[in-house]
Amino acid sequence: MNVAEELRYLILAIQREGNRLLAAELRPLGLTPSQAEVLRVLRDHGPLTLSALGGMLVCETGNSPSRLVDRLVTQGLVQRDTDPDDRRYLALSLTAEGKALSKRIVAAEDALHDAIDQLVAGQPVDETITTLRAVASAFPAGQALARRLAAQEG
Amino acid sequence: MNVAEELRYLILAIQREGNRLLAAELRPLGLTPSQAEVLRVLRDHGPLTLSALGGMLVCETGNSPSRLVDRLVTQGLVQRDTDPDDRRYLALSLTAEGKALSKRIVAAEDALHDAIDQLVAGQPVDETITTLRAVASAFPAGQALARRLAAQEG
DNA sequence: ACGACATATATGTCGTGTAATGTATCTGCC
DNA sequence: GGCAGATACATTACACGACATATATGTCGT
Repeated sequence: MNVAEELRYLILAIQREGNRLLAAELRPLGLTPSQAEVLRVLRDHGPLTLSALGGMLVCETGNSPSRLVDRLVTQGLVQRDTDPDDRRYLALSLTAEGKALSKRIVAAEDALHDAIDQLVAGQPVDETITTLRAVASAFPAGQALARRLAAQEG
Repeated sequence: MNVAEELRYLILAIQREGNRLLAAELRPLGLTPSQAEVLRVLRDHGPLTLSALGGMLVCETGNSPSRLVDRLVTQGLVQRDTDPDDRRYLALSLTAEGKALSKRIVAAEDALHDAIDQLVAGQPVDETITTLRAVASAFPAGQALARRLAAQEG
């Protein structure tokens, strides 16, 4: 097995297991990891159109996350308004309940992040991030992440 | 955004995009990445029971991949026999057609691996693999990978 | 005003990924 | 032998994730 193949499977394995851990943390909140990501993005980056939201999500790359948002609207966590000036656009924002839940999401994510910190303790983390950034930057999903980081600084 | 969180999103982004690329390479073969992994494992590690197969898959962690195997049997790529000594066990193996397809799977994977090699060229790849191995080894999916590597050497 | 085109979102379909539950088969104990 | 429990696999239910297609709305040229 060559380097690229091992990298591919390592990343697959880590992504799966990390997602399972996060899903377990989020289950008491009635949320999936993807739903939590939507709430986090809406909380941090204000009202967004559906496509702008999609551009900031790492999950659900390329698609309009209509159905993802649907479930959050049904749960009363996201408010979906139509832009009166151009009725094609949506204005997605958190409801009060959504804002309250996003605090608990941060706590759940922190639990996962603590676990990750433990696992990478003593490893060459900086070099790892450098490599992964180089790979991710070649793709839309990586650019979505960069977009979020940039918006966070500004 | 702290280190653990960026790592999490980088890995999510890379996994998604890598899967999309591989899916595109495999589409002409009428296979998904998960199905291709099953065929590769069966080709390399002989006849397996369903749970032994599951123990070597990085995709579909934790479950018995009944459905996954079902489709491959329907497509005539995998043969599913019952162990006569203990009728609970399956004996899964490739058909002639499955063996033929697995050659083309290797070619599709090589295309992805070449792309990965290009992307990580000049990056600290060894350190990256070290870190990712440390993380993966803590989980069943990572151990599945280790199992495959070990079986390949022996 | 009308129609061709473009854009934003919605919907249909397929194949996972995960957890929970159900069924068939074997093993051990009496 | 017969029953309790264990083991291997199957099935179900829900939510994605990706792709293709459809619908609604707006824009522009005429």
